[in-house]
Amino acid sequence: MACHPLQSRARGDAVRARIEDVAAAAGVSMKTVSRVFNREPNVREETRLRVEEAARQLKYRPNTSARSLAGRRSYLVSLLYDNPSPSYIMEVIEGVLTACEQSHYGLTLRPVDFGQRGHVESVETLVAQYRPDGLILTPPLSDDAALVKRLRELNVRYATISAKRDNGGIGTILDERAAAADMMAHVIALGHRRIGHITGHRSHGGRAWRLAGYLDGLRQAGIEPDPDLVVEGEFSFESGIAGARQLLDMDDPPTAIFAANDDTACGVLYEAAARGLAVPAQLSVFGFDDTPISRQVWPSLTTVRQPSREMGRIAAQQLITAIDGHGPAHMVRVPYQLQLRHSTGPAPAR
Amino acid sequence: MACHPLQSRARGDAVRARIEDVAAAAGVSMKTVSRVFNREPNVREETRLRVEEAARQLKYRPNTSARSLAGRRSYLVSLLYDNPSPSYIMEVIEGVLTACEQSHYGLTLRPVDFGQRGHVESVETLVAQYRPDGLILTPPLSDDAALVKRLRELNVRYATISAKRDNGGIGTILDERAAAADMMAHVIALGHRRIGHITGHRSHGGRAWRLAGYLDGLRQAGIEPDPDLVVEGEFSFESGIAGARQLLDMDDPPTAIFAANDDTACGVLYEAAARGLAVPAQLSVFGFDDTPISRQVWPSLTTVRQPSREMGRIAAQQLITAIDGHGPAHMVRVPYQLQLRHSTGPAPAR
DNA sequence: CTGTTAGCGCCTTCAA
DNA sequence: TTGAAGGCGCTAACAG
Repeated sequence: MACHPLQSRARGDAVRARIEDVAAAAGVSMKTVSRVFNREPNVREETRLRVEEAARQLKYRPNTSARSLAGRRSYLVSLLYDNPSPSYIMEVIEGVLTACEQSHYGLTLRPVDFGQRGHVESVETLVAQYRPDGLILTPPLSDDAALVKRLRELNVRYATISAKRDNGGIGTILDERAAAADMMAHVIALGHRRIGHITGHRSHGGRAWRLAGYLDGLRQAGIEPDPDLVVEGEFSFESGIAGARQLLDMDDPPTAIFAANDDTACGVLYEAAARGLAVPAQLSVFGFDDTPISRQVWPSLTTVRQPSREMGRIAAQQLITAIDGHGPAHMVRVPYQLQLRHSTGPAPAR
Repeated sequence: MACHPLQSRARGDAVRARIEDVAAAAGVSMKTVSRVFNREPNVREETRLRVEEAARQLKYRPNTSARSLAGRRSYLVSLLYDNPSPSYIMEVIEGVLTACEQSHYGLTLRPVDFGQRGHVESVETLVAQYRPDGLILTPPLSDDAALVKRLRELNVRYATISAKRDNGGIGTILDERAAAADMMAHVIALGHRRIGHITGHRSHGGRAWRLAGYLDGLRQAGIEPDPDLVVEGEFSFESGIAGARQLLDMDDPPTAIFAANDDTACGVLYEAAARGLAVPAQLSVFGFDDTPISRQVWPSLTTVRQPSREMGRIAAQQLITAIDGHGPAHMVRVPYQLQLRHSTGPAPAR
């Protein structure tokens, strides 16, 4: 019995159907409609269909605020990031949004200044204000010990993307070490023996795995690693330029450079071009991540493809599964792929 | 009269104060607390202070869902985009977030498939579900007539970023035509006379202004535009390659190419490199937008800087001003800037 | 399998 | 300038 005739709620814009209206149209109670929409058990198939049809007719959309208030949960997931690269984050966002929409969850974004002093507190503020039902951490936040510790204390659920190790948490992870080693094997097969590496930032979990994979690759080929060929970087274009300078200025420079990510690799390409070094004829370069830029430079970049969108989608999915209690959630391992493009080639004759 | 003692709501984590608790602590009614928090008039200064003190003591944070439900507003702003470029969107997002946080508004994202059939309906769903108090449209959505028409009908407030024309709406806009003309003047001053243009996508408002600026630049220098020098593009890397091929294959190829955005310009650089054409010695290239990629290619790209972050911030600010009714909101014109880098140089001797 | 009842925490209306 | 009552649209807990 709608005690508030629809007309009274119209305000020039289209009238909004409520759960009550759907219930009336389908000849069931509000609760049954609620069950259908929340995929709860204990609804006869026939009833479900009737409700769904009525909802469609009335263009019913559950009101998020009311749901949150009554259900004591926000139906909100927060993505925390510290901008490693905008295109990476945008890809992750797309994946997360896909999962969120399927499960009728909303997404909020939270840029976090990892380096900054009050960064954990800023997350606490977010939690206090929006009460997200869960958080998704992207690198380097996935390995932020202080943050994770506090989230545990606050009893806030979270999923991680590309955390350093599979801590029994939930989210997605990729075997970066094996990927880097595979890529090394490929380049070594092209005849390269002196291969330089520009590392990632120290605070970033990826750094260690990529470096380890670099060393694995060399050792597996029986090549003794030369510490001089490993230079510090920080996942940035600028550090790629600096690293390339350092490596190329050596008396016995490498014939190939493994940059810890694509931005860094672009810096290497830049420096090579500035020196008139032909890539890949005189120098091979390869990166990691397969961000769009790797296809938009010349020569296009050989790199490791991470399925970032998929990783975002799966991480969100696992998180929501955990929140809703629909079965157990896991740390899902996703596959990588070598993208062989034009920046790598046979080692130059000596 | 808390009929539900605080303890019963605790669930391992900190207890949450309600407006009722604050009212009791301050010795006033709920409504008075509400007035203080919403900055409504009719509260004595002394009372306000008492309430604020009580709120601080109890660490009171208004419950967003309850506010939204009762107040029929969501304190939410939605950003609609169709991914022209991830880095562009991320910059806009950062600006929007800044403004939102200042005004205690939340942000939701909505990727929209502009080309797709049901795209307007997908926005309606968003509106029905989350009831955002306002929308922010980025290009090419800012010029989506069907969408804008529907929003008007639904009486949904929105701000536009870089709309084709200043329709008396609110948001931010930049004089792309003048910017393009200025850039042309710069290149013409370098001695170029035959300058090609690869346009943007037809559905995108920026296309027309940039093309107009290109023609303005030529005419102001007394150069008769050659229609063959204008080729169709679509703001993508691939269309830059295709456009460059078309232009460079001409009998009398241009000595400079104006690409309608940076991605397109990268395609031109790619094609030039593939042909062994030296940039800028043999060919000058320039783009538009100043996305990060323009600094990460070699040679770095001469382009027009749009203050995307600022545009996001201001658009959100204007929108929120309109929502809250705190004074009039406007269409704010922001300045552009020429970024002269290494992809442009003197015209080659004939 | 389905329905009823009683709020979730806040704002709106109207009275004081 | 302040307060009391009622309801926003939905779900939880319990009953059938």
